[in-house]
Amino acid sequence: MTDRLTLGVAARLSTYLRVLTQYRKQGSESISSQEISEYANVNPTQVRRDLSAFGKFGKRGVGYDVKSLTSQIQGILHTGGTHTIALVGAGHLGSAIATSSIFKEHGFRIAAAFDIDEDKVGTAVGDLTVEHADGISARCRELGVVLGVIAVPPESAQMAAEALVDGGLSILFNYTETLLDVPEDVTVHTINPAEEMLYALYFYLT
Amino acid sequence: MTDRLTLGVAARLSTYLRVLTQYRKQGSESISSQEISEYANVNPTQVRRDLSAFGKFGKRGVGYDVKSLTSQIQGILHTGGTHTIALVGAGHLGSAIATSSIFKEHGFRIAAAFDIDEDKVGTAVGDLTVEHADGISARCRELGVVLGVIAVPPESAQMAAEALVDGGLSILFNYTETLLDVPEDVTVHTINPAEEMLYALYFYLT
DNA sequence: TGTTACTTGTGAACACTTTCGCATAGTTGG
DNA sequence: CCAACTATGCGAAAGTGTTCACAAGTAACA
Repeated sequence: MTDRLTLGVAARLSTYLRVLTQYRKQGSESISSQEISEYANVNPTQVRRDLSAFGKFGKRGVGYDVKSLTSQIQGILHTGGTHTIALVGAGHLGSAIATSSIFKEHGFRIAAAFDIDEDKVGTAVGDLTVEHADGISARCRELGVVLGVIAVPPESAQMAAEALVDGGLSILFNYTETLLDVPEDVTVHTINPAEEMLYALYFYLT
Repeated sequence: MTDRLTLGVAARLSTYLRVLTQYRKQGSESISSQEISEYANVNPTQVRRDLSAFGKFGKRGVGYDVKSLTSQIQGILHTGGTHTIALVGAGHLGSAIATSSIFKEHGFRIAAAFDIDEDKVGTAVGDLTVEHADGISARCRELGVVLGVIAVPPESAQMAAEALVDGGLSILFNYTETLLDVPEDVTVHTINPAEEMLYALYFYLT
């Protein structure tokens, strides 16, 4: 518990959390490691092992209480509080991100949306008003943003990254295929849907 | 080489492929394991180990030839041909997916886009014309689609999944948070941007 | 040609992850 | 209250993945 989670465990716990959140919406109060494992595409033993490393959350013969297990995992991942996001790019992808309820459910709040296109500035995406990209750095500092999401056309991605870094951020999520050059202390997580398809398909071909 | 790749290796090779594709666009002809590793967020030894398992692609003292390494990895992942995708949902997320160049670059072709909203049917997304969701099953069979992408509101996701499964598909990419119930032989890959944020953030908190 | 700097490829050690098998505990129904 | 069933938690074994350290090959340049 005082030890740091490994990447694998942290990733799987996040998946379990998503499954639990949805499961609760469907009205179920109890869930077995078997059920979690089916939705998470892992082995049931793996689920039990992951959870038992932090305490005995389950009841033998019954399963896990959805509500309390949810809180337990949130505690382990430190997802109690709210994390503030800045979104750069108010196109289709940006809008999709801004209007998704997923973030809200997991403790993320999109605090501001930016675009370089004057026509988009002042319009609404989700419950935000698009601000001009010139203000990125200043507004990020002002709002205490910890995480930046880049959802702009590939050719503007580097510029967006630099503005966010200027604003004091050190965690960027890049939804473009562009390779971003950033200072060493900044981490870039690249989200590329095609990439996952590529290796997922490998397991079905031949 | 006759052995099957493990998930980890396949995932990393896909990442390297993305890095190489972008690197080539920037005009560079040669790349070192060090450079690949920086963009892919892994250890340089890991990169060399991954690649050397399939042959000696590099030149000592120099690095790897971007063009030929690209083909080699494409060969390993069987990404020569074109894979056909059906997209369900023509909202913001669907449009973002349809207009992204990422898929084209990696051998994916979106063959058809569907929506249940009569107002969207007949309109254009990317270079496709939106078709009515009623036709999903029939059109999937007709077009030989292998992979379905679900980008609809959460409450319609299960319906979309069923239509795609009816159309003979067994690989679904689910961009909603909904837990999909599908036959055993169907694999669901859930893509949840918030999930990755969740566990990425863990490593910065505390 | 000799020297220096660079970078791959890999043996070996280490560390981590996954899975099996089963004892243990809770639940249900007669 | 007992028997049958279900599902967790965990020791131990097996299986993978990662990293170190360095020999060997390449290039550039004086």
